[in-house]
Amino acid sequence: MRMVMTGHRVPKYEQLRRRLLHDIERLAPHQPLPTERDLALRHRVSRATVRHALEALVKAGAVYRVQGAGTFVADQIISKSVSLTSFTEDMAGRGLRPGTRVLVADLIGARGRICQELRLGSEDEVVRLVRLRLADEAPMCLETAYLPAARVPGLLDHDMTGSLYSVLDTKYGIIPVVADQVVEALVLGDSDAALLGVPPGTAALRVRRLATDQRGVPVERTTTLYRADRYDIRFTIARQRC
Amino acid sequence: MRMVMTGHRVPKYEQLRRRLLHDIERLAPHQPLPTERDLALRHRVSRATVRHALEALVKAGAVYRVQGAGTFVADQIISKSVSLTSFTEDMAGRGLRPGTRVLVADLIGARGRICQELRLGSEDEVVRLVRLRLADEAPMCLETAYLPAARVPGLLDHDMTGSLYSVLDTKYGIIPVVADQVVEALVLGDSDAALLGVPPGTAALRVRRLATDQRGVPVERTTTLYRADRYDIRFTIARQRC
DNA sequence: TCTCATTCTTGGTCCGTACCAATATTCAGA
DNA sequence: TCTGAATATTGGTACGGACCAAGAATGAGA
Repeated sequence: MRMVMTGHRVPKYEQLRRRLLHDIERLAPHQPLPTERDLALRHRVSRATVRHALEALVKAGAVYRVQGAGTFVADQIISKSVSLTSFTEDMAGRGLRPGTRVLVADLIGARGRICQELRLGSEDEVVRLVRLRLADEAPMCLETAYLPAARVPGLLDHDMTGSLYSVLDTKYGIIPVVADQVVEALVLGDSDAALLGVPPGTAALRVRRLATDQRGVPVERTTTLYRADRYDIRFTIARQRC
Repeated sequence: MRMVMTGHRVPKYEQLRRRLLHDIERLAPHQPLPTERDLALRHRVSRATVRHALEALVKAGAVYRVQGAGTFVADQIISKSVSLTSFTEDMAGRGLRPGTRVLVADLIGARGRICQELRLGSEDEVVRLVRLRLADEAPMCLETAYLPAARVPGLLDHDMTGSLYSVLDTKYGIIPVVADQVVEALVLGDSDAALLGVPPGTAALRVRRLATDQRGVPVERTTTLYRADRYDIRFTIARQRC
């Protein structure tokens, strides 16, 4: 018996980060935070811990630092990088009620690109899952997911109308942590348009995603077709040094 | 006279990062790196410095760490987050030769959304720059950029067929560091299609970008219409903790 | 041979100190 | 009053030490 029981001890720098984020919210942009040495004294921690907390805030885009001058509240806390989320989480974030109609749920042989991207042999099988995802009752996107059957035995016995990621986590301990995405635009064909409830010839966003676990092992290959009139992708990018 | 003369002293952790990245390239995925204490001894630095270097590599997706086990080479070094780049840099990265046809370059009054997003008053003026960008001689996208005229006096006197970001940097000391982007799909109208050299009714990617400098002050508002048959957007996303 | 508790290894957190580099401030001199 | 050098402040880098927590390896016992 292996108890996970993650004690979830919260480190000091994380506690400090939250407190600072809370303080920041009632500060105007470009206003200076206390100096690092100040914060260390005030919160009874070392300067290293303060820097650790601030680094997280800088990464999140909440503050910016200027050497010799100080640390300041950033202009726009709104800016958030896209994170790897399930459709269910994504819709919740947009304030929409998610729904699902399962169109296909079966086991097939791995072939071609799918086989290659999931690093499977030609003998291996994959779970195929085609679902029409709804937002506030109306079609939002058409999702086709492939997963290595060996890693998710009995997946199709579970309820597939909810969050796939939730099932992967609770039933199999699989947590996708990173994903490569390719975003394209295309014009919908007749059948896809019909399923999505829009006229043929309408535009759509196609997102191809290959999600992997912490080890870098592929766990999910999904292609999603979003209605262009209902969906967009927002993210913040930064200039790369070097 | 204020000499910038950035001595560009390279910190130890940065030197170490480069050396490690070099070593990693000849290692297979999932192979372990030496332990942090090992690396510290071997390179005659403190463990803190080693961790600083490794953190950068983790952030770049080159390695991953497992507490209690070690640090390992990540599976796919290819995966790179999209970074804020100019069209010129973007095309260079894809191995294409960039070109430009300037369609409009003028000074107009700020109005509506542009005015609001660039945080300008209704009296202020903006530089408008509409350019057809080519890749290997063929149209790739249609770019419409707006910049606060006050921050870039005499911009239109410069050559606008090259990289705008390069001019901003060298002539005005402006370096956009972060940008919020919104990506949508749409069907091209007749005039845009004609400019891009594709049949009307074709799909396109529309990217709206608001770029800001380090202070969080907006410096550039651009809408770009990409040919869907020649362009896609690739990026890596990670699961957000908390 | 297998299981499970123990021990070891490894990354994660935290402290205190010291000095460097860029910016802001002060103040003497023109 | 203004200019420019000297000084103080602030974030950036670096060290060394200590202990914690999670995974890996070991070894005793069933």
